[in-house]
Amino acid sequence: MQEHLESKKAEKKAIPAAERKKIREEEAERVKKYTVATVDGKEERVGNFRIEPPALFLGRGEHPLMGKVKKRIWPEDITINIGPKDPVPECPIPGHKWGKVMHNKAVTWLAFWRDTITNGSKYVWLAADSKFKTVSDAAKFEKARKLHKYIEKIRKDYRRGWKSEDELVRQRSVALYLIDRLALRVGNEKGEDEADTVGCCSLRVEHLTFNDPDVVEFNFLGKDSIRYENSVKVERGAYLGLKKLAQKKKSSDDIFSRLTTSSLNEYLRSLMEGLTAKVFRTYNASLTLDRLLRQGGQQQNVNEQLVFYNKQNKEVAILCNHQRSLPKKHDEQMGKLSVKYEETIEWLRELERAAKEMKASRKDSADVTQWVRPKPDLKPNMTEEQRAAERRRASEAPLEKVAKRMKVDSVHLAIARVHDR
DNA sequence: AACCAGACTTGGAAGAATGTTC
DNA sequence: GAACATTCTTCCAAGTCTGGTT
Repeated sequence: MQEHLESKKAEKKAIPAAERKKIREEEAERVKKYTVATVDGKEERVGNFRIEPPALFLGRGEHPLMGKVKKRIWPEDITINIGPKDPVPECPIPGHKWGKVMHNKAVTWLAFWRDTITNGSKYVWLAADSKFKTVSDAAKFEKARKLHKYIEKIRKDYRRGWKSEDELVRQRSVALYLIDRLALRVGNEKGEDEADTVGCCSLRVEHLTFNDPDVVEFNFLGKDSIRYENSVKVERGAYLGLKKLAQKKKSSDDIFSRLTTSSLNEYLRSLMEGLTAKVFRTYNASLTLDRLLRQGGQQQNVNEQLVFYNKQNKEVAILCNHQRSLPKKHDEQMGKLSVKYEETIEWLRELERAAKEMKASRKDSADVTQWVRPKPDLKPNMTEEQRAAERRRASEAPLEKVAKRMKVDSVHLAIARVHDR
């Protein structure tokens, strides 16, 4: 199977760029009628207009269903959602027809099917630049801005709650502190058929370690089985409250045993209209980025500004525990870079030595030796494989010594060029 | 109040496209 | 102009959250 895929890949790679572009354009033309939808009289781009193909299910982390067959979805499995007077889109597979056509204007999806692995719902939606998506995205940030007006009151409230006699209030107040302070996700219950990951409300005793003074160590698998590992000095009241909640419980017990995500959100709604746990993530990420960007120097050039922005944005990623695994070839690439770096430094030393020598002897040229990579010897009659082999040979061959006489001007030019890099 | 279905957002991986370098 | 690096796009699993049902 792998061989087959490899050869397909190679076949594709062999197509010249111009032809590949043409193929791409033809394909875009062919699918055009599926990529645009008319919504309230306006044309909108459709997001995922292709049905997910059959495949082996590949969950993330230790997923109980990993490797199960995700079956092919046929038109009969699909429900189409269109305006009551609109013509039903033609089914693209001959001999088949849509499972159902409905007219639900209370939802934003265009088509629906059931996932054969999870039995969950899968939808075809409009693209991110559609009205539906952009309006709701804007509303999300507006809600976060609104939270800014309530946050002091909410913080005061949960600090008071840490000392409450009512255990539910205590649990809720400590949990909310963690969501606010550490930007944790709310952490809904998960089923047997899913990877064992947690968020705030589903934290277990085993995920925490208490260190003095007032330091809590967090170590758990969050969304996408990405590890959250953080040692934080927390406020005294929260520390004591949390420690108390963990006491007399087994390591596999829930810390917030009486708290549910629904009750937490219900409570939040009583504090501010539309407030839910995830708003705190948006709020704190946005506020943090805003604060960090304000610390920037004003007179930087565009390049420096970009570096600065990326640096501050990375801080926000750390807050939200966003992590990307290193690309597969990262080590290799770093190795190459450091080899290149060493070679450049060596060349610089040689040039500087020559410059010094010329200055001392007052001559206008000097002998220099440079170590260069041999060029591949490519002949016009070579096959693609032979060329590749020759290139590989050249890149792996030892460096060649080249001795030459350089004029003083070219030595200085070469030095400047190295510094430019 | 526990449970579940449904709808929608979030976010990382992989692949495709594009840019850069030798 | 190939090879390599970087950026953009697509894909889809995995979350959040609401509202209905038992």
